[in-house]
Amino acid sequence: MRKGEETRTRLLDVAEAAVLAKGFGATSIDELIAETGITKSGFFYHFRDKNELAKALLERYIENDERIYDEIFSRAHELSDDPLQAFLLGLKLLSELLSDLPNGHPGCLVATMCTQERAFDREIQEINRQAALMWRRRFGGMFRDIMRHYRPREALDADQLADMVSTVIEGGIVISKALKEPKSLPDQLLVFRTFVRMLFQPIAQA
Amino acid sequence: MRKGEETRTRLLDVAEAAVLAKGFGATSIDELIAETGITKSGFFYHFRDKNELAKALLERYIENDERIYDEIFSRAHELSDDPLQAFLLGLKLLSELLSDLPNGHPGCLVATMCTQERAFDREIQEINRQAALMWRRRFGGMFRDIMRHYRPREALDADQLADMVSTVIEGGIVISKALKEPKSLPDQLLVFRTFVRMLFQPIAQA
DNA sequence: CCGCTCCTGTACCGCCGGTACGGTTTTCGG
DNA sequence: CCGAAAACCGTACCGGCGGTACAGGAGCGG
Repeated sequence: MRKGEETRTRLLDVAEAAVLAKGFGATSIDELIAETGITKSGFFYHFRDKNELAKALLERYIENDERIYDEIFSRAHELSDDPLQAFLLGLKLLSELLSDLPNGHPGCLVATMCTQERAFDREIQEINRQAALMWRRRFGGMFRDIMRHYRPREALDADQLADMVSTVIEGGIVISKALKEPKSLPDQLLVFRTFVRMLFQPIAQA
Repeated sequence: MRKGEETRTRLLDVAEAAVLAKGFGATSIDELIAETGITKSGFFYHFRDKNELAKALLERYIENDERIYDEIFSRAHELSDDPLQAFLLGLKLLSELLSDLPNGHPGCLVATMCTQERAFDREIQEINRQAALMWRRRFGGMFRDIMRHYRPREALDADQLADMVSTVIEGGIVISKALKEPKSLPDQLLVFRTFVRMLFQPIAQA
């Protein structure tokens, strides 16, 4: 029982790295079981088929993603009571965290699953959609909180601003990978941060 | 000669739609030749292997992409001599163009190739990188032009701003697909447009 | 009529995802 | 410590897919 979980986790670890590096289709089961030190029967004991592996992979990835966001932004809110300052600090912390990844961001499984790889079944698409909606709720809440304290220089929708966070991260990952410049992603986040700061900065009185 | 080109083009058309819909790995050669009305031998007459198909697909996609940007922004520069206004107009035109796609943006092959799908060979990765660099040059030039006429409210690097255009587009495509909301992508572009306008807006004198 | 482009047809290979199923070891609660 | 469930192993097999190897043919310009 305990052992089962452990093997499953190891399988998922190996699979996640391979999928992010080469894509889902290019990752063979034979390859995964070889590296995990398991047999094919063992694999199919844990996962009904490859699609279920994808599902488990995605769910675990999203969970971990949420955990990281929770940590960073709760940390930021500890450091500042002001919602705007806390958000800006969170972006900064996130950017720094991304800068410290030596080989750049390994890639987002949500993007992997939705941008590519077979017509994944409805279930996975729905998980993906829920993930994007969670991001929207998370950051949307922050922006609404900020808007209660600051008057934006331009009228912008809180949900659209929230989506912009996800957009910059997902797009930054793509551009960073295409350019082979790991620094691009954290840089893009900081540019976005500047935009947000500018948006809510009180207009200077002459 | 003429006939060969025509068949090749038809193959690429079919392949592009399939790849953007299901991913490269999930698109089988058998499927492509069935829809094109050609035999397997015929396919391998045009392309040495699947990787060469990917290369041709990508090159054609990027060419077309550049053509669209050329059209939109040359159009915008006809309508306004001011570099800032022309750029803002271009973003607006682009956003409208994206809004008019009934099923949303079909996906970007650059993202498809770099985010996923097998360890594509160096050649394809290099094509991808060049595409991203072209985008940077294109938009970077526009931002530098703008900066000669307008003083930005915050000091931001022109190349990073240029990358932000690509980032928002690529990220917007991902988020739009994940959310299954085609409108997200054009909306995100407009939010970015607002940021750019705000960045270069002269500070109002009280 | 030659030769080139642009294919068709057939046969075959190895990898991969997946199924089936019987057997074996490991683990843990009672 | 025992028994049952959990967690595998081994083997054999299937069809689909990417890819190879040729042999040959239709159509067309020179």
